[in-house]
Amino acid sequence: MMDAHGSGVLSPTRPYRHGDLPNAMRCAARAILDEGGQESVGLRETARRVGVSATAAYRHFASKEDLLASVATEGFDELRGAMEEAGADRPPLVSRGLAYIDFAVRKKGLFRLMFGAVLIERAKYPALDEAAQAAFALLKGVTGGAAPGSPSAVCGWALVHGLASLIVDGLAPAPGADPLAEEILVRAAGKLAN
Amino acid sequence: MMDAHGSGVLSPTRPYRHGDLPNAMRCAARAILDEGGQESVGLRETARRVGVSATAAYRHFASKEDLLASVATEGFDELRGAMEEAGADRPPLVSRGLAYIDFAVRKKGLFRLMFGAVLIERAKYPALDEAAQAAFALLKGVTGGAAPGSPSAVCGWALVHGLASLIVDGLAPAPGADPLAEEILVRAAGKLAN
DNA sequence: TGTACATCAGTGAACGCGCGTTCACTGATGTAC
DNA sequence: TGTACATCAGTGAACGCGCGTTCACTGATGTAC
Repeated sequence: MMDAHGSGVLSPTRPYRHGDLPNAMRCAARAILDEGGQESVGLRETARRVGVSATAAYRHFASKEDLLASVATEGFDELRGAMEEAGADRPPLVSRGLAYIDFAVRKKGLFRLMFGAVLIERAKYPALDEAAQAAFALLKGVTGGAAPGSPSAVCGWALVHGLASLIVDGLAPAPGADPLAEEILVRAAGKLAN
Repeated sequence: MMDAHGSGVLSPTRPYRHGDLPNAMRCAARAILDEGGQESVGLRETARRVGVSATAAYRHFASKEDLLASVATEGFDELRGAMEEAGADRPPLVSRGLAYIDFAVRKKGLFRLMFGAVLIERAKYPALDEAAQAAFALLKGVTGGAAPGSPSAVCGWALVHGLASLIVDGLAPAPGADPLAEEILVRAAGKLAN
């Protein structure tokens, strides 16, 4: 099985109180997502991985959907972080766009959850919506300094998101293996800037 | 309930042989998808809608996944058709792009299935893959007459697909209600053309 | 410092459910002679 | 034209499964006095 330490998994010496079950649950749920089991991520399976009874999860999450929303929120925070850390030596459409795409490729399952059909009603989870908007804000307006919501502001975001989606779905080659995405962004940055 | 005629639903006078159960199944599955029940589309529920035993489906589809692949194939055929019918009075990025987006908005559930995580292994379904490639071919190369697979060929496709995805996810306003998508495409067509 | 008690994070058993799929079958349809 | 028969599209019952959630509970932790 797994090592008992380091990931919140049950151990013979594990104290009665887990310590940070919410985080351990999110962590395990993401592991399931990354294994491709988009559909098999659920409360029971997640709790099982953590080594805890399914019921224990309800001390920290109101429902399965609540857990997933929590995971997605974490994802948007990380997506924003990745874009913030992107270097400033290139046009932001390129640097942030590549960070966005890299995030999607490295965390396909999480990316799918964040934009998938499961969490359509974002309004039910204010923290999720806030995290998402904060991440999006870094990509909107990346094309020129246009007002948010304007055509040129949304254009860069749509291009990057489209590239990420196609790559995640295996319809376009991933950067690293193939420079296609990067070339597209570089060219677009040049043409859309003016 | 529903009218017994016109949609393959069970009727008192329905003959023993359904006539076109495969089509009726696809049709019912799409109805479920459009009601937002991305996750609730399955063999049993679909058969129930058609008014047929769950087992009957296995005369025509090898599995649930096979049914979904069949539905998605139909979807790609229709997506291609919609783009083919788009007028030639505007740049193809605009006309075909709007047709693509319009399809996605009108058939959200189907669009999600076509690009979702359920049917990742497209290679298992040659007909599905073929239909998808045929549809994509109409969007690739829409930006300039570049070689398929080249950066500028994929760029337009990515932009359109990204817009469609954001709109379906409620992150950008749908055309009709808001001219944003159209404006983006018109501007991009101008800038990316040269 | 010790004790009573409220709080809180766990537990296992159970609920009802719907799923995908297989089985042995039935009865209508089409075809060969 | 009639009949025997193979084929084919349905049927209901059953399989085992895992799910989300609720229940009554247990036992550790922290706090007030």
